This record gives sequence, structure tokens and C-alpha cells, in this order.
Amino acid sequence: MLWERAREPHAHRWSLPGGGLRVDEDVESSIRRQLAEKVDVRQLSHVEQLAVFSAPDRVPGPRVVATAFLGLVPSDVDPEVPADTSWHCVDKLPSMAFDHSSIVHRARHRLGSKLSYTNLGFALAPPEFTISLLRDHYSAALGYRVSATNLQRVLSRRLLLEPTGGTAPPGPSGGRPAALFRFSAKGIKVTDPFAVLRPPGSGRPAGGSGSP
Amino acid sequence: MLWERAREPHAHRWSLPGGGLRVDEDVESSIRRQLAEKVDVRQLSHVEQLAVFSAPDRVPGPRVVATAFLGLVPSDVDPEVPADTSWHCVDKLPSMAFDHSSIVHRARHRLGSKLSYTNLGFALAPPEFTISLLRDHYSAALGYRVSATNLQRVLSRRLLLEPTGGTAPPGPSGGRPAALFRFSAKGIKVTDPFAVLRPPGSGRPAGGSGSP
DNA sequence: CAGGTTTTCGCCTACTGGTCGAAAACGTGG
DNA sequence: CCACGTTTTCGACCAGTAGGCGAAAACCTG
Repeated sequence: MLWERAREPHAHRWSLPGGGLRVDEDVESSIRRQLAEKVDVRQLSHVEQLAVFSAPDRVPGPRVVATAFLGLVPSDVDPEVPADTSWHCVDKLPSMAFDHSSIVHRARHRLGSKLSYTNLGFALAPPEFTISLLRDHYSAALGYRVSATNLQRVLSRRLLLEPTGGTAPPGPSGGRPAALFRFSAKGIKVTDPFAVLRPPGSGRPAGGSGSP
Repeated sequence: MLWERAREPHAHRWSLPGGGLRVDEDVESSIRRQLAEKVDVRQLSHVEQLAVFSAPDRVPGPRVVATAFLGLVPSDVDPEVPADTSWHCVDKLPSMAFDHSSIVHRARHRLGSKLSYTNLGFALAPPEFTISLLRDHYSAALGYRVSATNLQRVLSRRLLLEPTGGTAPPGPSGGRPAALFRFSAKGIKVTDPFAVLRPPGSGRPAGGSGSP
């Protein structure tokens, strides 16, 4: 989501929403406040620090140190934005002000990476979703097609998918109605990475009961 | 590596090395300069931004925004440090100044997580190392025993271990001399995460050449 | 009700990680 | 100098995991 600058420098170019840090707030409170004030985006499903951008010449004039954030909004919410603000596809970005273009690319890379070793993908979807919708979000964020079959099995084995019992109506061209799921967070967060080298003794959840 | 504060506030308590940002440097240059100036630590095998700590009351007086870094030094280098500086085990930390204790815990958690989905473990070892040494580093950082057999096979299958041909002399109690390896970086960095949900068609690295 | 569409499920295969035990290579003590 | 303990290395086995079909289910349109 970008905001078209009205004033110099870089007037009429697109920039990321943000602003100065007040003395009585930390950086996360600040970005949440600014999003709420300026563009009315409050329903963030995930917010994390991306990186500090601090090159001395990143903006004209005195140096400005910026803490960039990665924020995700579920795909079903479409917040009202002011006239000078609009959503852009990360594959077709306009010319951007300052170093904001590199910030966006860094965020895109972070999201793609985290999809592989965390469950952050659920933050992209509404509270109830179909596997196809989740697959589309994964595909868009990763940049390649992922199989719905495989995605469902992988997430199911991790006990992350909980069927709601309901179904979503099929599209205009028909098709079997898709089952609805919700994220089954059994004490875990979407940001928790799953280990690859595990502690010993955690390989076999349940041995064959009794004697073979 | 901690530094004992001489002045108030928090005099005589331990704190992380660091200092103010100059106008002509970015934050990474700054922390590298300060480490080089104050404690003569130059041989960092890995440096990454950890997080921004910006709570308004994190230090007495005017608010100070700090960009914390995670820096790794290979286990074979032992840089000379001034009298007021010394290394501490993260399991036995002294009382620390400001919010530096939470910064260290955050760094520890980050390192443990990244060992699971990147090859950052190689940054802990010297350029040439034995599997046992690498296992000890993994065990220390993760907090549980990892098997040398498994570690070697996992890393070998990822084509990350390149034997140097040399061997390390056995310890005082004998034992077979251990083979030496180096990190085989074929165009990859230790920070690159390995994907879990892979792009299609990448399952089989090398098909059987010809007809078996 | 026939045909097209989308989702879901089961099966098969390949790969990956955990565990175990044997063998190799070394030092030490009798 | 040879038996013994120690440490590393390697192979084998097993279970769990992911990718790739293809069939079946469930829906819409004409």
C-alpha cells in the first residue's frame, strides 16, 4: 500500500506510509498509530520489524534513520484508503521515493522466506478459508505454483488445519464446494519456526503398541 | 561479550558494547567501528540486525532508540579485550544494565532458530573444522545434544561439507583422528534459508543418467 | 441428464532425519 | 607389543514427510 507524496522532495512519487517517532511511543506503536491515522488500516494480522535503513544519503538533507516494518492484512479486509493512497501489486511497482523500493523488495523476500519455515501464511487468509484460497496466497507470495493437495496434507499433518464444518459456495463455473478451515493454533503462533534438526527422542510420536 | 560500565547510570553493571551513531555512517558500519575501536573485535563471521529497541523508558532520561545486532565470531578466534570487557556464557549472565538482558535473550533465541533453517552454524566454526566441533557448537547453541552421525549426513546431503583431506590430531585420551572439513559454499550464503515447500519439479536433484 | 469444473481423497514413490551398531584408527597401560 | 578404552566414521534400518498423479465426489450450466 503506497501513498503519493504531495510535497518535495520526490513530489508525486509513491512512498511507503510512515512518519516520525513520538517521544512517548515505541516504533511498533508508532507505525500502528500512523497506519490507523493516515490510511485507516487497523486490522493487521501480523506486524514485524523488517530492518533499519540508515544510509547517510538515503534522504536529502539531514540523515533520517527509518525502522521498516512488514505488515500483513488478511485478504478479505479491504480498508478504505484516502484518495492519495492505493494498493499496488509488488510485481508492478511504480517509481518510488527515496529507498522505499528496496524496502519493499526486502519485505517481499522476507515474506517469501518466512512462508517456508513458519506458518505465517495463515496471516494472509481470513479467519475461515478454503485450501484453494490458501494455495493462491502461497503461490502469489512465493512466486510459483504450489499444489493444493500437498499443501493440505502438509498443514494437516502439522495439526494446523481445523475444519469448521461449513463449505464455501462454488464459483460461477461450478465445481465441488470447498470445505472451510480455520487455523488451529494449539498454543503456537504463526511466527514460530518448526525445527529441522530436532532434539533426540522426538522422532517417533507413537511406537507400535504391544508386541509385533 | 559484555563491558562493565564505569559511569552512572547503572555503574558497575554489565552492558552490551555499542554507542552513538555518527552522521556519516549507517548502523552496521557503526557497530563494526565500535567493536573494532573499543574491544578490537574485527573477525566477525556474521553480523545481522536483531531488532530495534525503542521503549520510551528503556533508559533513564531522554529516550534512546537502539538498533541491536547479532554478531558471531568463529570459535577459534579469541580477540584481546580490554580490562573492563570479558566474555560471558549466555547461561550464566550477570545482572545487566538497561534492557540489555532481554536483548541477549532475543539474540540467543534468534541464533537457535536460525540454526534450524539456515546454515548459520558454519559461522560459529573455524574455516576448517571437524564434525565433532561442529556438533558441539550446534549442541551448545540449541541447548540439546545433536548426533554427529546425523549432522554429518544431513549437511553432506545438502552438499555443504567439503573434506580438506587433512585430519585433526586426537585428544589426550586417544581416539581416531577426525577428518577436517570446510564449508562448501557453492554460491550460497550461510544465511540462505532452505525451502520446505519447494517449487514443483525440484524433488529429484539428479535423475539416473541414461537408462538404468 | 450429459458434459465441464473444482475440490477432495487415496495411493505410490522418493527423500529426509533419527537411531543403532559395527568397524576403523588412535593412545595408553600392563 | 598386545589387549583395552576412546573417538570417529560408515553402513543399515526404519519412520516420517513431501511431491505427483489419478480417481472419485460434488457442484453448475445447457
